[in-house]
Amino acid sequence: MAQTVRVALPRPVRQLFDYRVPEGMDLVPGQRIRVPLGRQRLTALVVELDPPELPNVTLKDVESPLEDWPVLPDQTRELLLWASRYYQHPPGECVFAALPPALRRGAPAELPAPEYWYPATAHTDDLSAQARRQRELLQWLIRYPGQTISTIRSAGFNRSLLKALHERDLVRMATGEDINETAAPWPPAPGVSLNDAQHEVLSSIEQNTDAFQPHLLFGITGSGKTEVYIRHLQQRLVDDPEPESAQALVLVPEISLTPQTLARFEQHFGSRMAVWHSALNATERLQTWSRVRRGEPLILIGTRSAVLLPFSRLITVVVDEEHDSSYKQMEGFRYSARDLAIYRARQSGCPVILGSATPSLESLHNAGEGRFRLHRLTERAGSAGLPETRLIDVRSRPLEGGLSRPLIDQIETTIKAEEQVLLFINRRGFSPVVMCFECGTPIECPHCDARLTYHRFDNCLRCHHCGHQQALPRKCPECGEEALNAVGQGTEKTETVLQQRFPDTPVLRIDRDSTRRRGQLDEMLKPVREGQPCILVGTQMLAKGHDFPAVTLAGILDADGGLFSSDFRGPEHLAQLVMQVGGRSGRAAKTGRVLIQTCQSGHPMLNELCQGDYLSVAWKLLDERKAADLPPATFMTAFRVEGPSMEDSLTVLDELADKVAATAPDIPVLGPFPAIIARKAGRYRAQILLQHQQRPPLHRLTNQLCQYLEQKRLPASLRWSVDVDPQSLD
DNA sequence: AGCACGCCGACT
DNA sequence: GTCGGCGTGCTC
Ligand SMILES: [Zn+2]
Ligand SMILES: [Zn+2]
Repeated sequence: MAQTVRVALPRPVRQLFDYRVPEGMDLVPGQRIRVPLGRQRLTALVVELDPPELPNVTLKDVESPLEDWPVLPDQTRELLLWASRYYQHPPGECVFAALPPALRRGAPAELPAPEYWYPATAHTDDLSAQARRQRELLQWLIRYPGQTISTIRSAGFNRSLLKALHERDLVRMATGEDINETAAPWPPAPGVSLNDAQHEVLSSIEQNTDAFQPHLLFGITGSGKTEVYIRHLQQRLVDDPEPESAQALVLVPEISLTPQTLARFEQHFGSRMAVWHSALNATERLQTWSRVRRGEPLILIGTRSAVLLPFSRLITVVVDEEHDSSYKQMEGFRYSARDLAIYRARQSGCPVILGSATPSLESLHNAGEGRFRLHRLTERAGSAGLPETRLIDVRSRPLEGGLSRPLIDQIETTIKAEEQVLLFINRRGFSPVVMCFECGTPIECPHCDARLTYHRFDNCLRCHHCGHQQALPRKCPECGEEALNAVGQGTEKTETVLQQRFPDTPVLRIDRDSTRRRGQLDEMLKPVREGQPCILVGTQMLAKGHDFPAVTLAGILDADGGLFSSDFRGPEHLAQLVMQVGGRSGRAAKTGRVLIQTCQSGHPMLNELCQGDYLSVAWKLLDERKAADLPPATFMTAFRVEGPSMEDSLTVLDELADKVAATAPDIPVLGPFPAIIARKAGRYRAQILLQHQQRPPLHRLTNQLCQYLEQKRLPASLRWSVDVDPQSLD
């Protein structure tokens, strides 16, 4: 029996706390306990028994255990503590992020098992002709057995219909404990049929499934990655000696976890499927969490935070659209669900499949280094041919709302043919580079060959490499014309210009705000689905997850913003956008066209992109990153500060930069610089970037700086944060 | 994050 | 005199 315990507390402090265990109390790691802290009483989670003694600290007593079993299994707890160290986030916040809010507050973890409903008959003949809704519900349950009351409700039925069927003994209920017998279909439903390429990939993955092995599945849009995932999951279940305790995790981006996606998996795995996403209510969250914790043999499909669920025995992990930015948490505990998924697979000694039509350079780098195995699916099922992708050179062309004459003409032709148009603009603060629209030259730093970044905040150009700062020149240093302008300007007017030019065609602006509420986006996209001619204007986000079969023309208004972005991932994201757009438009009989506006029509990457070969473009971009010592060839950490004035924010970061220069002179510091969107909600934001070839020294330095900042206690008006492996540098 | 302690201004 | 503002510091 332990004398003392080390615990995580739900407090934003980068440390753990120790307590004395009273006589006769038996504690295990992962258990929740009640402890005193100062004058408060808190729910804590045990992370270590009998830790090394702390000098000069008198320990307080543990008050009481909340249950006599660990709410977090060993593997999940280890994952969270590792992530806490890796991402330099307070351990208590990481650990408690993995508990449903009710359990964080200390609610009992014993839960009534959820109730699952099954048909008690194979047909609907016994129902009277009048009972139309009951019949529909019964038919639905026959097709999708094993539903809970909440899934029944979300399918549009209600409790009284269910009760009526129950009274006639046409349906029956089972609790979680019986799930193994009732889990349908088992053995798995007849497999999806695979083509030769899919078979080859599958058998190559199956060669070595008893050990940890990451697989990168490069599959162009429409090549059937999902079928491979499904067959792989079936195979893993069939091969497992104990399928009744086997769990699997499928991560998907926020936007693509639709009822259709779920239905597709349910077709094959029935009630083994469970869902996890941000729209679940507290009860659903707690129930699903508990099912996972109880070790039910689930295949869990979910978004980012699903990777933190308390799985006890994972037999495989899938990360779909692995390049998707929504896998990285952008505030608080800034973890990458993709990277944690790989860590989990390593813990579980199982395979992990990362799939994408446009793999991240991080994953390609891992494949290139032999850490991931690369598989390809390059055949597009179905009839639609590859889209035709062309560049429009907009040098010395007048732009109207960011639109060139040739693009407007093409839009007109498309609308007249009763087809749809998709236009991509860059998001706010995306392209802070100043370029000459006469000769296409971006303004470069006089001291290095880096491009200067335009900061609207003070109307200055800065070099993020050497710190050089200058005013905006009047004339182009290259050709002398007064044609300098920030790239991507005028896109606020795109919508208005289009509306004036095409008054009879709906122009739909889709942005972050319009997706905020679920369903609202669906409503807006109604004319799109119905296939009536319309023009959609939106950011990169539009290219994710949605298929637009009636769209035959896609336009990228400002490729230069991506090419010359201050974020070194700009070109990668541009290449992904072009491929995703091409893959999603013109699915049906019509072949789509993609038009890219640029001042760099001779740019090798853009031209190669038009050939549709993502991998070959991506390998070249990766070489450029290596040559420039940028991730994934090196490692990066960002420190950000926000405060009531830019001066205050920069001062803190200056101090931090000095500290780096003093303690780790071999680690280069970029910045401090005002953030591209320098002012947000009346607060001024700035950042520095630290970079190094090796992770351990950078990690040590990051850790020192965090400790320094934490014990320094900045005034409450200043807030700082650290971002390990930052994914967006704006 | 809480929550106390502490040290100055305007209220009964 | 003392109620209460929130700046600073600590929590095993
Ligand atoms: Zn420079
Ligand atoms: Zn010029």
